[in-house]
Amino acid sequence: MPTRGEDTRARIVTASAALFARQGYHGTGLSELLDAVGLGKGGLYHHIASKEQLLLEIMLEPIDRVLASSDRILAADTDATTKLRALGDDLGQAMAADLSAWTVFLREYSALGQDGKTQVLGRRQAYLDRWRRVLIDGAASGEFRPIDLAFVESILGLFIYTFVWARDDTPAQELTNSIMGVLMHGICTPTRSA
Amino acid sequence: MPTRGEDTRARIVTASAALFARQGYHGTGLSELLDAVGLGKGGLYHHIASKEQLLLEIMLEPIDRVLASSDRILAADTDATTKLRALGDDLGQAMAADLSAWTVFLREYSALGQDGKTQVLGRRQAYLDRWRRVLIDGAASGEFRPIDLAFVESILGLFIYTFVWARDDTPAQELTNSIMGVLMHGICTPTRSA
DNA sequence: CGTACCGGACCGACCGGTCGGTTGGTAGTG
DNA sequence: CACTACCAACCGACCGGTCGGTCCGGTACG
Repeated sequence: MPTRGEDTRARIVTASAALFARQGYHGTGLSELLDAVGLGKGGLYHHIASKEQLLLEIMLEPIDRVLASSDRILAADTDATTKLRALGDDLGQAMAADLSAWTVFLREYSALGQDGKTQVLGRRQAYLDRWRRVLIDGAASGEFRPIDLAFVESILGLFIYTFVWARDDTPAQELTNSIMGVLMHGICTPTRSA
Repeated sequence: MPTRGEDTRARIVTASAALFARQGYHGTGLSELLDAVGLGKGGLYHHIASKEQLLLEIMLEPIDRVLASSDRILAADTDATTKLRALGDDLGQAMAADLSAWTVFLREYSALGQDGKTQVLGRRQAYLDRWRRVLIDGAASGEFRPIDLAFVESILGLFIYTFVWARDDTPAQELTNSIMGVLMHGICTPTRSA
């Protein structure tokens, strides 16, 4: 029973994300993909358009996920401090759930074609805009110190890099706490940060 | 006059760092290197042992630089707060000075052989130990809140990712200030952070 | 029977690396 | 000084292998 339908496609995406994360996109040959998925070339190319399109798909999936959940967080009727915390927790959780894809997201941007770069860049900007908004709102309400907004660019790196390099035995929640601990203290006004 | 001596070798390292940063290690062919350096294959391989050894050299150079300067900073007779600030400034300066090599450092770890991975990992650990030490000393002297030491793993990512993704027109000092601003507030005890 | 699915022979381009050979500058010798 | 010996620097044809991708002939399920 050769697992029909979308099932196969999901297997392809998962397996190649793992391979790309471990060996890099250009460092992973078709033949390795084939072995990992258990298909021949024809079978693989029945499901995907090209190796590069596959890479793009891998990179868009995780960023789209946090993009969606960040919208939900922003929409809630809570103060900026709570939202900031939620944004961080959500990001940590997303990375732990799909570390391979995030690793690829961190490392393989340059392997994308011009088209893919534009798309990824757009999503990235959109996501960082969510953080920016919370930072601005929090500063306006007095919850946060006036933060240099350039710092927002750093947040993604702060998370991705940490998760990618963490020993696998460290629980995701612990990493997130460690990061958010410094972040909250660094951003909130002294009276609130205690 | 065909530029003799070590000169050529330096040109090779610089040029390939730039190429690897832009297109990735596996994404850069020998022929592109050849064009960039202005050599034939034989000429190139007269100077280097292999493409991979070249990659290792590119990645070791920047980390060795900050490793050395961090030793000087640690040796100084100053308080932990000053050292932390100095560590950050030095790192930012190093990255701005050699952004291509740092970009490769961020992205191409997986392209290294087992041997190279070990070397890079060792340097990375050694460098992070410098930060760890300052954090511990500062906590002991009461300058810093007791920080989760796992956070140290995040610091490199905080810097590299920011510098690699920054629009080129942002001055390095500004990026460093933005990062260190949050970092110092996040780490120092409230009475000192104001 | 149609059609979704798949294997594998096959393609040209390009990969990193080797090798035999040329060249131009320099040091040694009488 | 002339002459030789030597060698770092360099070239580019060439190597076997692998790359991503195409295509065609099945096969088996609905």
